[in-house]
Amino acid sequence: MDLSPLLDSLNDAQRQAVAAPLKPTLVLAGAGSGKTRVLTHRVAWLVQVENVSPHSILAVTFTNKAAGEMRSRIEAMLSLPAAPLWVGTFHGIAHRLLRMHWREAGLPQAFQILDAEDQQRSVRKLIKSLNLDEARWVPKEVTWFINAQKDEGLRPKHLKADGDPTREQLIRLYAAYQESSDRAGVIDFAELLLRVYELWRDNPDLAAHYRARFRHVLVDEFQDTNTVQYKWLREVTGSTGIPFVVGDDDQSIYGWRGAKIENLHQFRRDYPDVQMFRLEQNYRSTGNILAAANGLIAQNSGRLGKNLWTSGEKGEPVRLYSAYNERDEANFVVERIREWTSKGGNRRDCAILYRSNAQSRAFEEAMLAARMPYRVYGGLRYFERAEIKDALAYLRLMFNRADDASFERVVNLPTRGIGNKTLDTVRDYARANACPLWQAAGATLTQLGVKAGTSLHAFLALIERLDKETQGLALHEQVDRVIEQSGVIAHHQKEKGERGEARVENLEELVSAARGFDTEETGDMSPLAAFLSHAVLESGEGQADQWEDSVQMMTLHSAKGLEFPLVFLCGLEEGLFPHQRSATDPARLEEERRLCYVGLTRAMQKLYLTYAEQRRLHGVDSYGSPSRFIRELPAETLEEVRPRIQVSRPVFVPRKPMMEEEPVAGVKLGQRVRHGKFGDGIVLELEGQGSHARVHVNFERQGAKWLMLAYANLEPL
DNA sequence: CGTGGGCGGATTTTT
DNA sequence: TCCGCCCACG
Repeated sequence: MDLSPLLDSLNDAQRQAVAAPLKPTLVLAGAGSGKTRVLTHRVAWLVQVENVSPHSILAVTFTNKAAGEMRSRIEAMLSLPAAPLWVGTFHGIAHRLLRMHWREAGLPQAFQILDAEDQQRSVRKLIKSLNLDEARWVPKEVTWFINAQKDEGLRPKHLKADGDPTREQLIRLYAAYQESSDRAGVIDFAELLLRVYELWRDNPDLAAHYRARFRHVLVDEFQDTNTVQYKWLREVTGSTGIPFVVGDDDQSIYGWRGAKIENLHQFRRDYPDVQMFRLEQNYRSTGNILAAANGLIAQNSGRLGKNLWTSGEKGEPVRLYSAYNERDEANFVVERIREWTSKGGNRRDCAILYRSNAQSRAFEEAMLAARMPYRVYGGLRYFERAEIKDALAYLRLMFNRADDASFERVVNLPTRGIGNKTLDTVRDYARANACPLWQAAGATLTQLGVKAGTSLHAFLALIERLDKETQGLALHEQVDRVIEQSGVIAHHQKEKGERGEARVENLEELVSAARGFDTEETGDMSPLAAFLSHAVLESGEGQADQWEDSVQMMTLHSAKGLEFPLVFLCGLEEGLFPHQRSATDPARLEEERRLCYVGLTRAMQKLYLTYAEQRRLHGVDSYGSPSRFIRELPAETLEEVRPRIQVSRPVFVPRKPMMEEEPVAGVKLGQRVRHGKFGDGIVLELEGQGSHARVHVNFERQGAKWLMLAYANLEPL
């Protein structure tokens, strides 16, 4: 067999990992070192060289995007459909297994998946129904607690309060939440994983079957696995399976949601014969960028150890800009991007990265003002929009009458005269009889007033009728019928303004989505059931203009796995990054440092770091000092950027003694000035120091504006 | 039943 | 500052 296409394009370390003996394998893959290549080539190697049947390969990732990428790359390499091979996210695979083995897993066949919002809603309802104080038992925190236990693989019965009354109550809430979820036949995301783990643990025959089948289990981003995912891996590999895991301890940034970096260490202990490979050659960034990143991450303790290197150029130094405030910071970035595009660069190759979403605002405003197309990642995804969830709730209720969350969501949407009082009666009955709201509604009809009773009856009849009438219809016709007859479309059509229009469009898009939904591979699930699960598990990016050439803006977390020729890492201030809430705990501080490392290693050619001396956050101005991460970068990789024009600052606050200042001729209070875009105006105020001086000008036509003196190019008149 | 104003809370996010 | 939630009022 000619192996050249498989190994030729790989470097030494990659080749060794790909062609490694069939033993438990850990690949430590640095940022930009070709991790995905190694994974996909390994699959091809197993199939083509080791004659492993694709049937016995299970490849797991965290995101749908990664799974899709892996699947298509594998298909391309094997030049055959990867269908027999299981490639998917942890949650996707868990879902598939539970659909097949719902009985053994103790689930109703029609079980539905609860997304994060549904889950929190359900917890809140529970807290209310138990008459607990919502201020003391914050739904968000309670949900957090429940998920954290599930991520650890723990059920209420495993938990001990140890005399802590708060904990005791939380455990009770967990148990109550689980009971109500079970009754409704819904499972949340964490439950998907936990159920599969328990499924295997409690059904040795089933576990044995899958162990025999999936001899090869490949895991991507292994540093992000949580406890239950790791237990899951242990279950499925047993003593015979061969795990091949790829990860980077330096890029572990999800500890706060249960990811266990220790799983990397644990893996080496649990699989005695483990072979380890390091991918350290980086194909992404310039030498300087790597040197900066290496220098930073070296400050962390307990690393498995890794040093990225490149055979490429050293490149430009990393540039550091100290902004006066967040607007100055944004303008600086806009200017640099202008420069980039004026030299022929694409906007889509520029990324603005920040620690928290709130920071996007200043950048958006600056982009808007500069008429520069941009795209912010991390907005609401398509299937998470309220109107879409409403429509889906109808469908879910039709599919599963016991789905209380969906019942609550749509029973009075659009309003049909079923108020809180009516619902309370129904809820009380449901609680007393431990039955679904649907059933309770039917049973309480007679106890209700004529008006409420009629309305509620009409609602029940509507669902029944929709269910009956849409049987046998194509999926998209079902969806169409439902949004039509339920009145949701009409409801939003009545809504005034663009918002209503957008919602109607979204709903129409749902019909198209249903039309385009591939019902081929749904197995024995009904197309509707498959579509509903799909909607929850893959909530969809849903950004129409993603192909427009636009500047990319996102948090550092969502930037993981991406790369850009030009990167701005912004808001490098103490308290913001590292974040205040991580500052006191050394472990969390190290995670922040890894986050910074992830940010630095996104950059291919040019990297700018910025911070603001003054920042308005949540309506209050605060003065931060430069992030410690800046100090931790090797000085020789850094260069401070100075604005083109040096301006005077009040002598009594000499903040930057190194800088040479010269007053800008002619710009003083009351001075008439001319601006290229805004026309003529009068200087009202001057403020700020050094390069950050700003000037407040009252323009005759455009009104008063604050400008950065350094960029304004004002002409004295 | 629907809306407007007051209140509190505001890392990070995938599934 | 801004958003989402709750409650009170019309």
